[in-house]
Amino acid sequence: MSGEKETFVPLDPDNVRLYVCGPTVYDRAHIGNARPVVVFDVLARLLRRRFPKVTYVRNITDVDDKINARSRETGESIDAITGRTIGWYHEDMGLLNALPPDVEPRATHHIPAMIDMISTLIARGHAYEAEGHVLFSVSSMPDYGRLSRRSRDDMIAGARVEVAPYKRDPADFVLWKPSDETLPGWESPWGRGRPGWHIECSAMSSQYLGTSFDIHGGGHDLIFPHHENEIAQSVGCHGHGTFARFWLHNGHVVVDGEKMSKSLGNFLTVQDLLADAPGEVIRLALLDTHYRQPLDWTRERVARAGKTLDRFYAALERVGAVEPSFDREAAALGQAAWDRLCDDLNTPGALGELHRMVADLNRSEDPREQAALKGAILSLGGLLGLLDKDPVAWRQGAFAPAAGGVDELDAAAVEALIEERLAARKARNYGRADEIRDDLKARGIELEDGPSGTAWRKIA
RNA sequence: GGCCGGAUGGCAGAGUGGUGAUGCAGCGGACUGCAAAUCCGCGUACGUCGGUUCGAUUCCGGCUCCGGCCUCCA
Repeated sequence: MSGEKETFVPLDPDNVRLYVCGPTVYDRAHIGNARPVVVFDVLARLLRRRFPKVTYVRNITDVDDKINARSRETGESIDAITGRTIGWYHEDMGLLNALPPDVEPRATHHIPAMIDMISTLIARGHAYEAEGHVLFSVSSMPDYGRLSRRSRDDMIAGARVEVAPYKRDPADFVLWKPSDETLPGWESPWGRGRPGWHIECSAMSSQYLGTSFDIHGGGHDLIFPHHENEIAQSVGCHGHGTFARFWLHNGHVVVDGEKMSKSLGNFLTVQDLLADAPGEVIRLALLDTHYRQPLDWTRERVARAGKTLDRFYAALERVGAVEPSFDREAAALGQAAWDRLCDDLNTPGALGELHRMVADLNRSEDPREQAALKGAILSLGGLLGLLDKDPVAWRQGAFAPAAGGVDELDAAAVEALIEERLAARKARNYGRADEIRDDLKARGIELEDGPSGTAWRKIA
């Protein structure tokens, strides 16, 4: 709220409470939707390791005019659209290694709570009814604009939408609006209608986390008006000093330096990306920039993340037979990375430490040191949601999307060619040996001769 | 116009009042039949102009440029 980094102290150390704004479900999730999910997933993992219990709530907005519009365009029912989109969302986020939140409330399942809240706001003089609408009276909240650092004059000067005539004040916003028979609606003291966009988060956060909780997250663009309005509603209803105490906002994703838009044709869905790279690569690419910074999504970024994971997994494979240790020594090795994450979720800084540990592991010949480094690396991986796969399977492309244009070779065929090449090398027939290697490479398989034999790697 | 961010080596990207981020790319070396992987070595990077300071990329101010938001938006 101060706009500065502050030391985090939870309200209740035995139950840290986190709320993040989730998706409006009318279409496939795009890379911009994925960033907050991955970022706040890391935050939740970090908090879980630090505190005994964390309650993470991420809502689903399933009543919204964009959904209504989609239904009108396609003729498909709203339930069908939202149900299918939620399924896609869960699938996509799972492939990005994001753990599900503890509670994922749907707006349409909480309409009575919203109506209660709106009634309270009216009773307290923070809201009024006008022409079937219920509006929040911004002038009743002196602190309005504090989060977004905006004065009332700024908001009026900046208004570029025609002000509805029933508003007492141009800055007032809708809590409830009337629905005709073609639109989804619920009975209420103000007639059949549907909630405004902001009230669901106020109602659901207080239901699952209490009127005051620790952290509220979401995209940078939600600061105004969405989060400003959530604060106004919740504080208006529950009193001064309530609602979220710490706010985290992630920066936007742009694609090749340009804002994503359908007209530019650079609108990237998570599905599009998963067709080119494993989910873990997408995840690493998202974590390679600090969450508050804007992130420019490029092919190079994805390629770099892929190389990085290959390197990490190769280091783990080298010590595949070593049992990782998670003792004090391992914790000490991982301390620097832990400190980075605890300092405003500095994932790029933590990844730098991870690179350092991986280099140390590659260099290490001491089994005891290897065990500690392996433990520290896996432990940090668990915090970042990375490195949970089998290194050999990773190398052989078990998690790679089927690469178009590359011959499908089964492992047995590759092994047979490796055997043949080995024989050729023994006979000093290097021409034939190199021919096999080049041929495999052309088919997407790269060979690596090591002290313990020849390994093959699937390349993109 | 208002508000909020940002400007770091070829690229990506942290951070710091005084030595090293880290990665990718590049160059040289070790290893290898040759490669690949790995390891070792190699870069006077902090937009600009002032101020504070023994010392500023880091703090303060001006300027330039870039981006976001200003009731659709993750």
